[in-house]
Order: sequence, then C-alpha cells, then structure tokens
Amino acid sequence: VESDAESVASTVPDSDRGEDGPPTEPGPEESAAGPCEEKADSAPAAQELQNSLVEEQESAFPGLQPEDYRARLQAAKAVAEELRSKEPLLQNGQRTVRDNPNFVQTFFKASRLHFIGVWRERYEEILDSLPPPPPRPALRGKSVFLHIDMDCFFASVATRGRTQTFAGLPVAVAWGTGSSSEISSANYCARAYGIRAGMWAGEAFQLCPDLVVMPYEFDAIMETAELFYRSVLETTPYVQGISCDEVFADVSHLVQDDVRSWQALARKIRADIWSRSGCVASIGVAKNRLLARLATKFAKPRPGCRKCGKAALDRAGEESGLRPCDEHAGIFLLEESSECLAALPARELPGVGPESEKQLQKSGVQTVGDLRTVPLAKLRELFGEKQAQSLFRLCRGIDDRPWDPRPARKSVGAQIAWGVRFEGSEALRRFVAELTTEALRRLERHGRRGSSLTVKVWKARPDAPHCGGVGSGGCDILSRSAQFATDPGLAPAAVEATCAEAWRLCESTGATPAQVRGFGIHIGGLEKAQPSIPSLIESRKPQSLEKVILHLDVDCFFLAVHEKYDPSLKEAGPLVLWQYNDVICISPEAKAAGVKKHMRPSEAQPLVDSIGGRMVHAFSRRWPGPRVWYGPYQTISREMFAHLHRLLAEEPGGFILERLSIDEARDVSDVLAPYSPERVVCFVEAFLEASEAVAGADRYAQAKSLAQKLVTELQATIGVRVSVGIAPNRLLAKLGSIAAKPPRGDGICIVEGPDSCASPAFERLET
DNA sequence: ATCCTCCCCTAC
DNA sequence: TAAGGTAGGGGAGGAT
Ligand SMILES: Nc1ccn([C@H]2C[C@H](O)[C@@H](COP(=O)(O)OP(=O)(O)OP(=O)(O)O)O2)c(=O)n1
Ligand SMILES: [Mg+2]
Ligand SMILES: [Mg+2]
Repeated sequence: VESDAESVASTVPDSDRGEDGPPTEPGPEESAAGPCEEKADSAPAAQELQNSLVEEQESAFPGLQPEDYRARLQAAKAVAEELRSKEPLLQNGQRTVRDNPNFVQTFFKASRLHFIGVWRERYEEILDSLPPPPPRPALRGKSVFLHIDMDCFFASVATRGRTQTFAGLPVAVAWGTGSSSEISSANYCARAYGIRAGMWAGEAFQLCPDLVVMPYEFDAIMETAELFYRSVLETTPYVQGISCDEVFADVSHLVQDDVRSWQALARKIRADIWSRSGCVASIGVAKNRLLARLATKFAKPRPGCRKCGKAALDRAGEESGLRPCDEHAGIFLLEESSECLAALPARELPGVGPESEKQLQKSGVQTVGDLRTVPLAKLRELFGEKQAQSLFRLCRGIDDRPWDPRPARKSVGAQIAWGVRFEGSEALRRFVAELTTEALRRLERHGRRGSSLTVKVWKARPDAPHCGGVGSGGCDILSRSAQFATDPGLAPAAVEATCAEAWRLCESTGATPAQVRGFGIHIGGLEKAQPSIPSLIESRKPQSLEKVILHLDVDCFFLAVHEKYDPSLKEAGPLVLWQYNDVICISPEAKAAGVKKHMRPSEAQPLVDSIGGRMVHAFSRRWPGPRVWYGPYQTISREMFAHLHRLLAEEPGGFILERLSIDEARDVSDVLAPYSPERVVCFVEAFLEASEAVAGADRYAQAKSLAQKLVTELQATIGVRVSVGIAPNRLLAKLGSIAAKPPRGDGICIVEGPDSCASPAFERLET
C-alpha cells in the first residue's frame, strides 16, 4: 500500500513515491519528475522524452525485443490502420443527418459518449441476474471503502494482447486521425506529452507526432467492463457501479481493523481484475467514498513514469513470460488529515468543475487546504446554500451520503448535437420525430410512464466561428418543457402525439432550421408503470370544432374555507388572511382599503383596523412543531373537485377537468396531448365541443349557462364562490376569470378574442 | 412555503 | 473527414 499514513508507510518500505505530490496536470517536463525519474526540463522536453523512451524500451524489456522503437511504432500504426479499414462504421462517407437516411441509429452506434451513457443499462442487467445483495451487515469496526478505476480504460483495451508491438508507445483511442477527431482515452505514455481525453487529434499530433490512434472496439470494451464487474462482484455484493470502468465497494465486512488486511484485499482484487480482463486497475482505499475516490488519483500511474509503465508492462508482459511485478502497486490509502489531501488542487474534488474552480480562484483558493479556510458564509455568497454546504464538507473529507447502490431512474432521453444541419423545417421535423421515437423506445424498455417532456435545441451562436467540421460549434442551448403524459408502449397514435408535442416545443424556441445544430428530448417525472387511460388517444377531437375553454377560480379561496369552519367571519367585515410574514388572501373590501398580497402583516394591520376589519391567521397546528397547516384547504379543494366531477358527469357531452392548483380548474376540452396524469382529475369520454348543444355559433352562450349552473351549485353545496372565464384558449380563459372577479366583474366573463370582450374589466387588466 | 420552468454546472 | 451522450443537483425567478 502506498500511503500517506505514517504507520502504513513504515510497513511498506518498497514504496518509492509515497511523498511525491499528486499527479496533476503533468506536461512532459513535469511528468518524469519526482522520485520515479530524473527530470527532463527543457523546451524540447517532448523530443527528449521520446528519445529516452526509445532507449528505455530497448534496454528495459528484453522480452520485447528484437524490434526497435521505430519499427514497432510503424507496426502499431499499421495495426490501427488495418482495424480502421475493416471497421464497417468507417466505410460510408455519410456524416450528417442530410447524407444518411439512417443517421440517428448510425450515430448512436458510433458514439462513444452514447456508449458510456447507456452502459448503466447493461450494468442493471448484470445486477438483475444476480441474487439481490442481503442488507449490509451491521458495522463492527471501521468503514472501509474501495474506489476501483481502470487505468486508461479504452486505451488499455485497445492495446491488450498486442504488447509486443505496443509496449511503451503513446496510444490514444478515437475514430480517426483527422484534426477534429476527439480522443476518448490516452495511455500514460501519451499523457506524458500532455495528451488528454476530450482533446482533438489535431492538437494531440502536434504534441506527439508518434501518437498511435486506435479505433473503438465497443464490443471488446463492454466485455472487458463485464469481466471487471464480475471480478468485483465476486468479492463483495456491496458495490456501487459508477461507470464502465469504475466502481465503489464497501468492504468493511471483509477486512480487519488493520491496513495490512486492506492492502492484501486491494492487491488481490487488482490481480484478479488483471488476470480476468488483461487490463490494469488502480484502487483508492479510505474510510468513505469521497476519500477513496480521491485516493485513486494518487494510486494512478505517473504519466511517462517508466517504473509505473514498467510495472504495467511487466504485468501485461506475462503474455511473454515476464514476471508480474507489484512495485508501484497502484493502491493508495488516504486519510482526511493527510497533507497530500490539503495540497490537492480544489479542482480535483468531485463536484468542483471548471466554473467552480474559476469562482474559487477569484477568492484566492487553489488547494483543498485553501478551501478549508473559507468560511461557510462566504461560500454561501459564492455558490448558494446547497453547494456551499457540499464544498465545506468536501474539502474536509466529510462524506455521509447514504449508501444507495441502485438509485431509481428519474428520467430518460436521447440527444444528438453532431452532424446536425438542416435546410428546411420538414427535415428538422423528421429528425425531432426520430429522436422522440428513440426516447420513447428507451422509456418503453423501462416500462415506466413519464409525466413531463423537455426538449433541448442547440442554436448556433451568430458569432460562432465558421468551421469546416460537422460538430455543433458554439451554440446556445435552449430548453422548453411541458407537462405531458407518456405511457410505456409504442402505439402509433401515442408516438405521433408525443412527436407533435416535441415539435411544438421545438418550434417554441424560435430557432430556425438553419440555426439548429442539435436536438434532444427528455422524459421526466417517471412513475411506476400503471394502467393508463386507453381512450385518451383514440378519442381525438375532430380538428374542425372550435374550442371553448372555461377557467374556474374560487374567490378568496382560503378565506372562504375559514368562513366554512367559522361562520361568524361572514359578518365580520373586511378580512385579511396571513401566515408567517406574509399576507396571502384579501377580501374585496380589504383590497379596496389598500391591502396588497404579500404585504407584511404589520403593514396590513393598521389598514384593516381603520376599516373595522379582521386579520385572520392561516390554520396552524402545534404538533410535531408549530407550523401552518393546509389540511382544511386541501379537504375543501378535494370536495369541490369531486362535486365538479359529479356535476359534469350529469351534463350532456364530455369534459376534461384539469386541476391547476388548489383552487383553480379549467375545462381543457382542447387538450389531448399536453395533459398531465397528476393533474387530470377526471376524464370523460367525449368533449364539450363534440356535443351538438354547445357547438356552433352560440357556443359561448351555451358555455355561459353551464358556467352559471356550476357557480350556483358550488355556492350551494361547497359554500365557495367561483369566477369563470370563457374563451377559445387557456390564456384568455384565465384572464377572463380575473376580469370576472367581484367587485369589478359579475362572476362570469366571456373573452371571444383578445380584442373582443364585452367586459370593461377585461380592458382594464393590469400588465 | 412550495412548486414549476429554464438554465447552469457537474460526473461519468 | 467522424460520430460533442446521459443523467442528476441546484439556483434564479416566477407562480399559487
Ligand atoms: N472525456 C472522456 C472521458 C472518458 N471517456 C471514456 C474513455 C475512458 O477510457 C473511459 C473511462 O474514463 P476515465 O475517466 O476513468 O479515464 P481512463 O480510464 O481513460 O483513464 P484513468 O486512468 O485516468 O482512469 O471513459 C471518454 O470517452 N471521454
Ligand atoms: Mg479509468
Ligand atoms: Mg473512470
């Protein structure tokens, strides 16, 4: 075990890098530094490093001779070229949605970000095939967590089994060698030149012309990930998979309270992973997951360090009969009191990304130790409540997140922002439909139903530099969402309705087809699968009928509820309801006296006194602590809706009643697609407009008589007064119900259009 | 107080 | 040539 803990270090005399700093951002100059190697320090350091690598190769790996560095480099590039030439995904020259009729599926097959994004699906399958883990045994001694992460995972799969050729060569994984081919993983030799994941091949070749770019082999990567997980899962069922090459394991129950026992376990796991998968892992050990995650950073090989490289190579070299070596053991124990933790750049903390790093640097914070000196109040100003709490704990090594190895999925989606170019809106509409269908297929695989739909549109920035590639370039990413039910299942009508809604949201961003560089769709509000409302999609309203929407809103709802429970309030004059430091409901008389919503109660009090009214406090309860209690309002609200349903059921024709808030409802006879399952309280077979009686020229008069009936009935049975707006859409209906409020209105307001309303109150509505 | 939408940030 | 995805947390501002 390489450890910063003195007691451990003293038991592990072999370690020759325990006191070295963490491996952060090493360039070629830095990379060979430290106890591993002498320092290469001049500008042509890269060249020097390369030269020394050549020598090193020739002297250090007798098992790998007889070929020299140059010859093997050429052979390696030939292997890469051969793989590319046989790769079907690289055969056609179709790169954009315009060139390829099957663009969406081809893209996902070739996308490594899609691959690592959907890895969790396979992982869940593996877990489902195993017996469910018993509850974790009660903790007897200390907690011990491992964080296990494969070294340069994709790159190591790419070179596995090809040691004779690839040993000591700089290797990266990407589809191509062109300038804007993005690198997903670089081996530690390549990292010595500064090559990193996310970098484009163009830049990488400038740093290192010898770089060997190997193509993806997703099947091999997935199989390797499975071998990796099998190894970990056979050690303990208490694992939390983080990605295809990374896992946490709670091994508290497997070890003694003794670092030697932790070391032995980590070594065993590491050896097992290597013997099964042929790839090397690094392991962080600590008392919590946060510290274990950070420990792994110290366990990783030093870029360009020949001993680290040699260790890995020797292990890989077992193929060629070399002895496995566990110097540079790839295991690190980290404690929160460690000096190397305090010296770690704050950016290395999980949760601190590029933006937070900038924020922190503005306040002079570079390291984890610096961050510890920042008071919580200052962090709050910079980051807000939750992030401040999180940073405060992160830098102190505190991590008490609950152990939830399989958190329930909350959303599912699909997006593409590469190769997306459109000339007209028809092609964009088809693309939206394709991705929406793909997202529904993914939802269907989970058998869940969703209640919200979010679309994202990548819109090219007008000032973005024009580049020849097919990437997205500089974009603003716009999003729009709606409450919209999606059921599992791919019934054509349901798919069509979802596509229509997605298209509506896409259009509402205002991006023109020529500006669009990407599109994504996400289904959220996932619930357990339930039988849905089968008639919804089938019973589509004929398009030709004019819509009539009613918006109902109870007058002074909370006060009306108080009057029900305390009839004396009815004669008490002007009333003002308050809670905490907030006025929340005002009777018309009190309004006339100048009381405003959200006024401080102390300001409202004198106004109320001057007109002989009363301040009424919201319902509250004492137990388990003093708190406002909304129970009575909820009760009356439910009664009111139940009664509305009964009334509507007796009417000829059909209605959809949508519950908008505790006291609002509207008839959403027009709404087919954007209905929300929680909000649709009632669903009846046909629609208002479908009824002969309400359709036609006098539909507003018909709607008004319905409204009058509802108002009277609700007054009589529930004791609340409702104002109603009647209009051809929801916006106008809602405005109508405001204009209908007494004293300005008479309870019902018909708004046939924005400029055609008989009520003067409607004209006077404030912005 | 609480919910919702849009946006930003982050980890893989 | 080249495949810049998936998902969650949380803040600001607006609503009831
Ligand atoms: N920007 C990125 C980062 C990662 N990956 C893929 C390729 C990596 O091999 C794999 C695992 O990611 P890691 O962060 O664990 O990186 P590596 O395993 O490559 O290197 P390390 O040794 O630092 O873990 O995910 C990617 O495609 N693009
Ligand atoms: Mg890794
Ligand atoms: Mg990883």
